[in-house]
Amino acid sequence: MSNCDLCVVRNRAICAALDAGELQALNAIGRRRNLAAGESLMWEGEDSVLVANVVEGVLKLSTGTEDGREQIVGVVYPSDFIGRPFGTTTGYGVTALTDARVCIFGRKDFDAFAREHPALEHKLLERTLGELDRTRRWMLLLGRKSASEKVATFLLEMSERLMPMGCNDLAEQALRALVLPFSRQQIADILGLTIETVSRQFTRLKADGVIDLPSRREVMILDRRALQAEAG
Amino acid sequence: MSNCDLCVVRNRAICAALDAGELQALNAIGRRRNLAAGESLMWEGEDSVLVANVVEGVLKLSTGTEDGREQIVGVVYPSDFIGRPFGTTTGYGVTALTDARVCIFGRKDFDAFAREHPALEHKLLERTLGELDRTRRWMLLLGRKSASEKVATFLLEMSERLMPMGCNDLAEQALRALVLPFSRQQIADILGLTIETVSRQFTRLKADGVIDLPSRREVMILDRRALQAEAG
DNA sequence: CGCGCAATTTGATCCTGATCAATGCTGTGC
DNA sequence: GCACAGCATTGATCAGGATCAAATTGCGCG
Repeated sequence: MSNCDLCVVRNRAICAALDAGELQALNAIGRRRNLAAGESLMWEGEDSVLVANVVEGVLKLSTGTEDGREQIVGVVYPSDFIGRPFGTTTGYGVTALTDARVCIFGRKDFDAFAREHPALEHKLLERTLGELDRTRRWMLLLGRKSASEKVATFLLEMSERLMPMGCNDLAEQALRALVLPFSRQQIADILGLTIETVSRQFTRLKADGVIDLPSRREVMILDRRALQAEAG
Repeated sequence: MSNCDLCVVRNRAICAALDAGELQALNAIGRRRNLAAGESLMWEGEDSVLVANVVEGVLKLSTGTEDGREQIVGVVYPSDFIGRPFGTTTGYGVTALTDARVCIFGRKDFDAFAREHPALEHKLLERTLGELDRTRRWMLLLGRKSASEKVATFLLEMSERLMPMGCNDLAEQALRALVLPFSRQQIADILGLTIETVSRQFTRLKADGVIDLPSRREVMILDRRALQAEAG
């Protein structure tokens, strides 16, 4: 029996394009892997040997300069696809931010399988187009927004992305604290800021009564309207 | 007879995935359109009604904020694909920077055609993955690089992108002046800087003997090594 | 050829966010 | 319950790039 039958992302990941038999064939060339928070799955500039689906957890995609500056270029969640199919090198590192579970494939095996399953390639195309749109929108933030706009935009984006699915109850949303999977440094690396600037913006938003900060990793949005105004 | 037989991008655009008969079918649902420099093909936030291939010319993809700040999120050249297939809205405006010729399709027509031609979807997937890689690399520049690093990186990127193809002769490259398809303001919008900062960086590089500026739109790279060092 | 406009360059000043430095908090292991 | 390590906050100062303001250049056009 294939693991896939029980897989929580079976119907949301690109695997949703496949029927039971095809899924079994894909399963045969892949395997599960657990990652501890902080562990890396691939490194920037490395040959593209693996691709993967995220089953559980949150991972970052990041690039850096020689002298150690880092920019997080993407964050992936369960059902998202990782890696560079049909290419020789991986342009960014992939590191788990929380403990994570992924379903990995040899890149060449996956390429060959995908080329024989157009429905799978189609799902991957839709996902990639969506990711490109999201990434381009983020460029406006990096290139043109001020620190306060960046932080406000970030919090709003997080409140959408981290909402456990099926939880669309607004009252509940209002009460729930976001639990960020990021340290302050990582938030800075997402926004193109320093840790100090991020910290100061958080403190200011709290003082203004826009958010509350119950603990280091939690944020409660008290005044969404104000955040939206500040996000520009 | 189909226009496509004479098309200069026939073998480089996604059309290369199709045989003569398929190409004729695709041609039947598309048409050529000429754009004058400055003319827009689509607008940010608009319904996704069109997609297109670039036949000739250079176009920018851009987003902006309410208050008029702009960020160029992509630049497309002949054989590149434009627009958002399989989606409802276009996330950015598309505007010709030079006079241009494009081959446009109704988005829904194109979607339907693509779904029936996996080889075309595959080409589109490869192109989209490549574009995503390029875009992510640009995020490092926007988020983490200084003005001088940004300008140096830009000039190097341009010297690669604008090289007419088949012209790999290094001696010739060294002598040739790049003719930028961008105004200073557009360069600023690509790099997330102001026009004044871009101008000052250009002036400084010229004073340092790294580049020469024969005219407003031309740049000669005199010391590629120095530029590479500065690009970080 | 010279006029007029827009793009670019140059200059002076300001301000946001970076940097440097110190202090405070929190969760962990003993 | 306490000490320690790693994060995070807070404070003081600095600097890179933005902003505001002029001068200059180049170019299309009569």
